Amino acid sequence: MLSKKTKYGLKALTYLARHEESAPIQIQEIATAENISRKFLESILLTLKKNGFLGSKKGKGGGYYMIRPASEIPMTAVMRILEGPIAMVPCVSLNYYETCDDCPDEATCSVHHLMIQVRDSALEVYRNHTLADIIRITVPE
Amino acid sequence: MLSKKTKYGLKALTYLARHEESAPIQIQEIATAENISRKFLESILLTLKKNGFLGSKKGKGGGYYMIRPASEIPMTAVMRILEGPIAMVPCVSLNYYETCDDCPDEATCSVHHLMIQVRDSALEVYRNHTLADIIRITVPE
DNA sequence: TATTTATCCTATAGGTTAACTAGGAAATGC
DNA sequence: GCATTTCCTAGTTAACCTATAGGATAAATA
Repeated sequence: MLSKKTKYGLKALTYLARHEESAPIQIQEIATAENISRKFLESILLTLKKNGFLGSKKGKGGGYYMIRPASEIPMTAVMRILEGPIAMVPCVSLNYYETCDDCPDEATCSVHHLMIQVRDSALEVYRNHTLADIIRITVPE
Repeated sequence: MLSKKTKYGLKALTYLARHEESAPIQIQEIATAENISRKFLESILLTLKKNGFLGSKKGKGGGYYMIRPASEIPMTAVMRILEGPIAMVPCVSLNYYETCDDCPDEATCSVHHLMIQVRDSALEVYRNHTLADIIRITVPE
């Protein structure tokens, strides 16, 4: 299940990307527009900033803004920061690999092999989309 | 992330399917073979039984056994019972659909559309596999 | 019929995480 | 200097996951 954090983060990113040219946008505005708790959104935007997806400005007229075009933000990167590993099991994770303590041998583990395929199928979706793509979907023509 | 319940359930199913012909197999045997807490596995096997994946026999010589060939058990069904919805968001779930309370309109929600694609890609993997397939993977030749 | 074996069932404890909140520090603009 | 807005740390609450306890039920055997 997708965490609220991820969901809110994605919504905030799309909101900001739609206003890419304009002045910084305040947390409160995004929170109101997208029905998100202000304080919670605050922490999410902060981690997005720390991970290089957003810029920010303090004080009056401050807020958050895109730091690079949405078309250059791959969904794989966003998902990994917000949601964590794309794989459903640590032992098939590309970026967060861990061995299973209960499993004697990955090579003969049926779960392992199945989950590799699930991971790859999800990866293909994310790799084929940038933030710009998922905005485009919502604004047909 | 895949729950232990699902992981253990899958391992137990593959174990049982590999001994399809033989007499009922006791919880303890599976627990030992697959490194699973006996009591925990007990509850998992019970739900698998209640959902028509396994049969059981009480008393001496009792245990669990496959009720139909592994080749007739689609992974979609197993995953839904053990792990729950395949979709990452309730609003794109085929079998466990729920509206999002924070989202005014699914049709214009970018998260919604992305998650439909992720769901479909996972579904394709699960639909193309039965329990028999994931056993086959582990026993090369 | 008594005993042993093994599943069935309910309840619950303990730990972890998710979702959200509080309050103030730091920076910016006027 | 004052209002504004992000930055940072910490804490709260509730749900869920993992695992366990203990007895009820049913079957086999002697």
